[in-house]
Amino acid sequence: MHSEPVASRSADQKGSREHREPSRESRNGSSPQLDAVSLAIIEQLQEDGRRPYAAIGKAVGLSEAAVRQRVQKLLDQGVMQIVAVTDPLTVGFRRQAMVGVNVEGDVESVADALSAMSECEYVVMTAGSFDLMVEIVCEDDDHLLDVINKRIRAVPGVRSTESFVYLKLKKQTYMWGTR
Amino acid sequence: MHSEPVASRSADQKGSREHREPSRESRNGSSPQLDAVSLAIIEQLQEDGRRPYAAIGKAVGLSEAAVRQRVQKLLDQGVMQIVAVTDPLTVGFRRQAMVGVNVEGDVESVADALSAMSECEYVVMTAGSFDLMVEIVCEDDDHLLDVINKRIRAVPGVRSTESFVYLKLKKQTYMWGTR
DNA sequence: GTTCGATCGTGCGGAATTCGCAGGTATCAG
DNA sequence: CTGATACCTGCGAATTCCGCACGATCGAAC
Repeated sequence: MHSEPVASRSADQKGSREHREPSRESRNGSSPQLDAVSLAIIEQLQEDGRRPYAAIGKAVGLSEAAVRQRVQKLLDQGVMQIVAVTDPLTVGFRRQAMVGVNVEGDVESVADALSAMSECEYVVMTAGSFDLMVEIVCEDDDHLLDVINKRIRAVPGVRSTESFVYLKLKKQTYMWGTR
Repeated sequence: MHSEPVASRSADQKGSREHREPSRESRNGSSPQLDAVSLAIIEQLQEDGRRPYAAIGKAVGLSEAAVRQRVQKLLDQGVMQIVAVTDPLTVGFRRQAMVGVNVEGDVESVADALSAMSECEYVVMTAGSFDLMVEIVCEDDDHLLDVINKRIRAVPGVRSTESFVYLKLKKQTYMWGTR
């Protein structure tokens, strides 16, 4: 996975770019609109967030400076962020749970209230038998109990909750954007 | 948040380290056992995964080389990884869902089977009315339908599934390790 | 007390990377 | 055609990364 430049940059040297086609390989409808080269850059950085720009450039067929500018733009646009992610267990959080929430009234305001809690790591509005799914990261059982029973259920509009305590995390990827 | 070194390294210069206490601020029980300085380094890299070692060193009160060695060890131990994370929507994945799975027989083998699917971004074994919770990332509705009905339900041991299609992602953090 | 061995930090050059900027080309609107 | 914009390239200069030797501390063994 470390070869084969994505953009066909073999014979065409110097500033003679091959007429960027408007939108072919990109089937997304959001704002920024990524092309194949940016996708490839992201892919590189998903393998190693600290990979040098020159190495990325060689892989995707761009100069070091061009990669640097693209990465900066992707960062500025909020398309991606380069961060350290940790295994919660080794950092001292021994209890995690997914909590399904049923709401009466305005779902979004409840979601905002839950999002404000530092223990809620992930908040998403869903269709189905729950209105909200919330992932919680806690230090121990007491902490978890406190968050679920005292804090979440205390939010106005929360009708009921159902908890799924994590027993074992089997997979966790950050490899969106390519497959 | 860019000042105040964590380790008290003001008057004590040169190799006179202040007798590392065995385990005080770390209340975790796992293998690696992180101290406050490593936590601070992680915190720095959670803000910006490409922050230079020298800058991190200044923030946590360590030399550039020491930070580099610690980061390398944290990476090798699997305590953290530095990666690019993206907003799935802007990368072309328009449908996401959480799927609760009930299993008959060996839960772990089913979890392994689901983990092998590239569309399953997150697989966790849980206690509660589901045995497994799986997060799925798809390009569109057809893709999602295919994954849930054809692929997941086809795994031997899967008794039933319940889907929660994402309507809106409200919060997503990678700030474990500090609070 | 002393002697290993392991762990961890520091300092220091040389190599590699990042950064800013000055062109150059292509596209698009007027 | 002219100007504005977007994007890439090339190139020094500043910065960062990297490997390595050396010093200190700690625990265990003697």
